[in-house]
Amino acid sequence: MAGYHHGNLRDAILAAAATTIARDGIGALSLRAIAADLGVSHTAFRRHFGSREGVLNALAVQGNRLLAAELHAAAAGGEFIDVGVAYVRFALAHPAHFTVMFRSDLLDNRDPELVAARAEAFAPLREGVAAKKLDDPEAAEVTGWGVVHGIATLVLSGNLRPSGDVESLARRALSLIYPNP
Amino acid sequence: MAGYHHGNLRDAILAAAATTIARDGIGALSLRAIAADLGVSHTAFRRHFGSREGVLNALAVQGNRLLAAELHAAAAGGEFIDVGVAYVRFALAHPAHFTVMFRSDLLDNRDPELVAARAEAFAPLREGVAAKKLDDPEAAEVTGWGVVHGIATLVLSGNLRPSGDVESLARRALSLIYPNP
DNA sequence: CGCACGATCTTGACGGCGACAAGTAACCAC
DNA sequence: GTGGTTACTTGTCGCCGTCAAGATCGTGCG
Repeated sequence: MAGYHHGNLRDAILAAAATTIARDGIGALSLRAIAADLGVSHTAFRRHFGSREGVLNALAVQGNRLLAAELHAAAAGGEFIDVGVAYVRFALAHPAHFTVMFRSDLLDNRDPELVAARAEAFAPLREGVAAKKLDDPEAAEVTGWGVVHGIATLVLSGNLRPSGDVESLARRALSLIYPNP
Repeated sequence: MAGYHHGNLRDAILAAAATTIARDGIGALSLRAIAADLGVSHTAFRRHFGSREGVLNALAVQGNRLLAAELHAAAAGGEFIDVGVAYVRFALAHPAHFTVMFRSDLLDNRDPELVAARAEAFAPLREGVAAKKLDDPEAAEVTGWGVVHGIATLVLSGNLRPSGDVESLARRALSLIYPNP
């Protein structure tokens, strides 16, 4: 029973919120229900997050950092397409985090921690495209980001049901844009 | 004043809901607030939509039909890239409808009206790509849809701020995928 | 050793929300 | 002009997030 007096409540809430969102969507997220599950009062989260928005912000920060790590690792291989595939893989592996990250209407977008985490996550994407030295860098960047983001959101929202593996589909899509030498 | 006894309440609710969602996001949509604005009771909408989900479903159906009309018109020109550009233009012109259309977690996806409206909207996209007879049709379709959907959602969510016109950016992006003959 | 203090969590209450059941008012057919 | 159907209202319920105030815990200082 260890009591939540030693720091694990914050993480427990984030983990439970992510599970709920992944299963039932963001609209079904009830902080009161999570508190009941964890055996704490319905206002316990306020000490750690301030408000519901604070919980979502924390989730978005966590997600961006995780994404940053995965994209960075993928970029190390030198193959830019791998970065795009890693983006899609992240979205499918962490659907709740990914969803929250891009729901700006539910976040405090001025939160410096969130701003920093976002910049960190997107560096590998920007750098990867820039290194390609294409004719129209802005279009190339938007196309690359757009297609992986589009595939991820469409699959996550249930609006796209690819016949096979989503990752390999993303790889084929990216190959159309950035043909292998 | 005319009294809402003759059929305009349904449309008035949909229009007010779209306005609210476009301005404050879907989370800020309160049917009670809309009812107060329109001067009707907080349950008046139930006769027409049954539930909150019903309102969103009606909005999604309306949006898909509108999208179908615009994509169909764009496809008539014979240039497939125009269909993609029209998709982005629709999203920016009708942000509330576009947002709701892809929030499957808030909709009754088995609603036959919605299923039909969706099929209608996506026919021009599918047909346009199929007509191109590319090597990997599934990848080509997902790439085209993915990139326009990705650009639209990123811009709408405030996560992408293109330097110039979004439509022309979309056109440049699509040109990378489907080079002009 | 004990006590004060700060961090953590609880209690209780408030207003706003969507859903529901039951009732009323307007229109339309006859 | 009356009966029935359609359109809306009233009142209530439980759940939600937020807030103010208070209880508990554990750590460090005298």
